[in-house]
Amino acid sequence: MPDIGGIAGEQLRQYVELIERLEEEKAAIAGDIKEVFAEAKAAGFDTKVMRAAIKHRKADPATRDEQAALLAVYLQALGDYASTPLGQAAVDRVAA
Amino acid sequence: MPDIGGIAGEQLRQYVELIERLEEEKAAIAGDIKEVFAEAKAAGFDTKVMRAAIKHRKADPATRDEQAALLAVYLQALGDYASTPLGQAAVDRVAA
Amino acid sequence: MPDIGGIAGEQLRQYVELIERLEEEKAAIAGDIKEVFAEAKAAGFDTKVMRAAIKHRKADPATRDEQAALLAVYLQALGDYASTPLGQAAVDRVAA
Amino acid sequence: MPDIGGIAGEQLRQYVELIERLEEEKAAIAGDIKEVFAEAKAAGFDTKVMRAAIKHRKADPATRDEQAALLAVYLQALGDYASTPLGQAAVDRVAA
DNA sequence: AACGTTGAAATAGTTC
DNA sequence: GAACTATTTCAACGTT
Repeated sequence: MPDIGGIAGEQLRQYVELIERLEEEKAAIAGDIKEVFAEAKAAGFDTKVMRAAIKHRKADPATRDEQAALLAVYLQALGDYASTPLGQAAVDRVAA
Repeated sequence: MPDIGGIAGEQLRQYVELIERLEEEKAAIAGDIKEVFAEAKAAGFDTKVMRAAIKHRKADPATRDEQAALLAVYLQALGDYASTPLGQAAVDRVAA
Repeated sequence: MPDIGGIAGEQLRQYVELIERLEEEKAAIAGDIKEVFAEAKAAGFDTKVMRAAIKHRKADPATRDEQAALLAVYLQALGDYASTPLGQAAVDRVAA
Repeated sequence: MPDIGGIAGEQLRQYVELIERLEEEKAAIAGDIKEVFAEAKAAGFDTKVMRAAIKHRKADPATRDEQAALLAVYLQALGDYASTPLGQAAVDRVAA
């Protein structure tokens, strides 16, 4: 950053202020979420259950992807082993 | 656990979906922030220092100074006071 | 922390130095782990597969606990709803 | 994926189990560190400041000062230079 | 070798 | 105030 107080400084200021604005928006939304939980609680719901449910719905696809990735890794590993004589037998055994 | 309790279940569903929508918005903004940091980095700024600057601006000045002074005290107690910014004055002030 | 440089200072020094020693040990073990991965890689294994396997073995019990906790939460939620007339019917329906 | 490839599988198993043992040791030490912090807190120390002090001692002095100086520069560029420790001197030095 | 990506560690905030 | 959750930060790894 040459030119302190000059062009680069101005650019930095713009980046920083933009980020600060975005963080404010983010904080505002976080506040909204908190409010909704508070409302739900006032309506008699157990927020702990709600959080568990939300987490569950969110985690489900993620877990699926993770499992798929893991399977891919394993399959690739099988592919590598398959190129050795011992490995081929093992693959045949698994495939059966 | 679909629709247990009838009306209450529906209400719960609405709360949950509202929260999920808000969380998506929040995640989107977090992504935007990341992008801005990436841009700033590409423009030659040190994002780690940028983060420190943003935190500095956000922090309450009184609390910030207090923590810095206490750090100076601790470092002095550890016999490792060579290069702390606020210096001896801070230690004296806290000790008083 | 009154008594800077005195008794409390000495106590602080001992805590800090103990922690630093423990962190060194931790770092040493982390280094060992890295070495083992390097050896395994040199022996022809795919470290990515290894990491996936380790993660899998580690995550399995954790996932099980999480599922159990989630189930408990749901059961409790059902218990709450069961105390309302509408809820009881729903529980009966699910139980059937 | 048990024992695919015979001998290689056995070797893989040994690597994995060694790593798992090392990770357990690492986790145990992490637990010890946590305990020490808890003790220190009970003794009246500010653990947050303790962590800062430990980090300060660990950091390379040259790097540390450089980052601090750069922070001062950024804050100055942001027109928010009221209370930075290293002061104007650092800014001048970097600017030169 | 820098870059983005990912996983672990630390910190902050919230609830009971 | 103690535990838990969520967010943020830091470090490692493979990748290009």
